[in-house]
Amino acid sequence: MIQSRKTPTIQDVARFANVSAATVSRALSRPDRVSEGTRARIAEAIHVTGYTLNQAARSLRQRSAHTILVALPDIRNQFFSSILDAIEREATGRGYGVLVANLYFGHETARRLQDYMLSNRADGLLLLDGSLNPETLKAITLPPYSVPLVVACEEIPDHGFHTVVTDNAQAAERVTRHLLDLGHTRIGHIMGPETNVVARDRLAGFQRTMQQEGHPVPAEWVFRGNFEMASGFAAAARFVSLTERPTAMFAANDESAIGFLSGLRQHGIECPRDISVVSFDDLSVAAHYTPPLTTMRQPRETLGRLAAEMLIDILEGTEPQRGPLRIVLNSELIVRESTGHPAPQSH
Amino acid sequence: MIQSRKTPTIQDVARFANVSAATVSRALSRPDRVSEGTRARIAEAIHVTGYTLNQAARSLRQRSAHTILVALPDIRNQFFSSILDAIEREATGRGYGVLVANLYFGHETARRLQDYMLSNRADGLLLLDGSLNPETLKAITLPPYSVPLVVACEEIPDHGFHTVVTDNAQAAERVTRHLLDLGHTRIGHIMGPETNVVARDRLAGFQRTMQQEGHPVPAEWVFRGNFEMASGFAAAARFVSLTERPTAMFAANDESAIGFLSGLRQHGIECPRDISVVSFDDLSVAAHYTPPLTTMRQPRETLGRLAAEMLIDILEGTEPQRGPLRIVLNSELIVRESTGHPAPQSH
DNA sequence: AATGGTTGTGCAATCGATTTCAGGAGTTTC
DNA sequence: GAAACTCCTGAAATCGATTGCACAACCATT
Repeated sequence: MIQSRKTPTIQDVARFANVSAATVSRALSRPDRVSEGTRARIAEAIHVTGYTLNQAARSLRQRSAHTILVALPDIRNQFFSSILDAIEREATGRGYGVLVANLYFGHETARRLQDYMLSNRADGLLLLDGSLNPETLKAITLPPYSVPLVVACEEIPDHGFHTVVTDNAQAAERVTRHLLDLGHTRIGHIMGPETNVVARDRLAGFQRTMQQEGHPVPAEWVFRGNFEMASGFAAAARFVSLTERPTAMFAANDESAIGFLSGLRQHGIECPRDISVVSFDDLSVAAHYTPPLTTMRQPRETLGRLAAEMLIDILEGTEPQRGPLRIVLNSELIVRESTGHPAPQSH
Repeated sequence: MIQSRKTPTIQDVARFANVSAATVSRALSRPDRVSEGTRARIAEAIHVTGYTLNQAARSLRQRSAHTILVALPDIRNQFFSSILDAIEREATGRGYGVLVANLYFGHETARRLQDYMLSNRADGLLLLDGSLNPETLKAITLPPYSVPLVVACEEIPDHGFHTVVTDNAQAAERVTRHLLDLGHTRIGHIMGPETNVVARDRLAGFQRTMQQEGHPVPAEWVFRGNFEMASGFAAAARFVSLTERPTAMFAANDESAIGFLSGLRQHGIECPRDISVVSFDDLSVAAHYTPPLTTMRQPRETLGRLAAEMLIDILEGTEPQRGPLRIVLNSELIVRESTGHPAPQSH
């Protein structure tokens, strides 16, 4: 068979260039340690043989896969996928591969991540999900495992992991003040999942602000939700059955706002005529929804990029950090048409 | 240092269980080749030592990374990310890792993919982008490289790659007939990128059907686009400047339909009152847009799952296939409120 | 001319699992 | 009771790159 040409190894290159494999390896990793002449011969040899590095061999020897693992709760969600996009760009730019793991609810997650990390497939873990058991995470980040970990998006409080997040409570406060400034005092909320830190922070920031401003929020104006459109849609049904209704709603994210608005529309309630709605994320559809949504834009690209940067810095860092790194980014309120002054006749 | 405990290797397990490393390896890969008793001792030893397999070592020896590479044009797009989700599930279920590579326009793509594949990081390539140079692809799929490749979503015609696709031309025909059946005869189109096979197929299916039914489409009713909302939005501006307007539009995907509708709204044109719009994909927002969109649902999950299945089957298959595999899936028209009969006064 | 330093290169060990080959123990067949 | 089999196991080679150590060649210093 002619096809029995194996893929060329570093040995083949060495033979061709009349040097040892060691020299080829050095020519690739630290060209300055090799003389001009041999470097040129090796370059030529690599070109002729069509050599490409065998990553498995390198990983085995160097005990590092030049790969990071990104674990996220739902890759279908544009919020996460655009962060993943930014991570991928940064990682690729620095020569790292990106493995993805989707963490469907609970599904023996910790075990899976542990296997991944401990099997030398990935050098570090970038976690976009705050719902994992902190103790399990703690276990794999400490010796003897010492898995490098950066938590992004969703904080895991009080455990000293490296993090890149936005200040959700503060952003929620700004969202709330935006509604208050427009003249709303009766404001409700559509929650994210109760177990989710981000959702809790947004709710907390909202409630605290309303309290401070003398408009404590009745419990029946706070609707359960899970960040999905269906939950916003369901909230609309409960909304219309209220005897006394808020004039504005703060939805935990764009998706639940969209579901909510589409539900309201079935009951003839129009936004912003009858109600104002503000949410979080500024997904691409937000600007083109009917009405265009007022929303808190999270710096998704920056967040992903910085998180990847941080993790790779840690991986390549010579000295260990003192204390956990922590970056808090600011969100930006994008005012569009879904918020306005409360309708005068309402109430 | 106490922490000098290395991560345990198969040797450690072997020592602990009083067998050789070979036996441990066999116990893991083919338990039936090992006696009941030793199997139990080894299981115990693995548990006690906390052993996890070193994938790099295995990959080196087996010349396979148990990983596939998914290359896609834009991971932020829900259309692709939900396919990726399905791929990830299938791959994980079969013990494969998933590397992602985002192919920003052109960006020395071929070279990057080649490096990836030839460096033993991944065993096979799952390509969700039909815009790559077929010759380059051909080169890496043939000996001596012989990279296993499955092309999904976007076909690369006439090159004999394994594919999983939907029949876009036929689906476009059904979409068109839906509008015709409602009584529309003046129908326009918002195109996807002209270089994109899928976009071309949809346009072709549309034009052919209109032709057949005796309503050839004037050139000025076919708007350029690129699958993004902004391009739909821009199309709306050109639409309103037409002296004679279509009563219905077929948008190449949901995003461009959404952009288009949001553009029209600024000019006081309402859907479905003044115009019908139908599109492709059934993204999650389609059901909750205002109005809810009539759209051709692509079986994204199935497509992703089957593509991953096909690739992994090929990777694990003992005998080579005769001829390329090819799966064509059907799409399903979801009729919602964005399409209706043409307004009588229009014209 | 002897010493010390720098540079460039090769040898050989190493990373951790898999797999071929061989052989011992036990069982069946004629 | 020998031959043929099966079953289980271990020794050792192997995958392909990296890297510590050794050393030769060359230069500079005294």
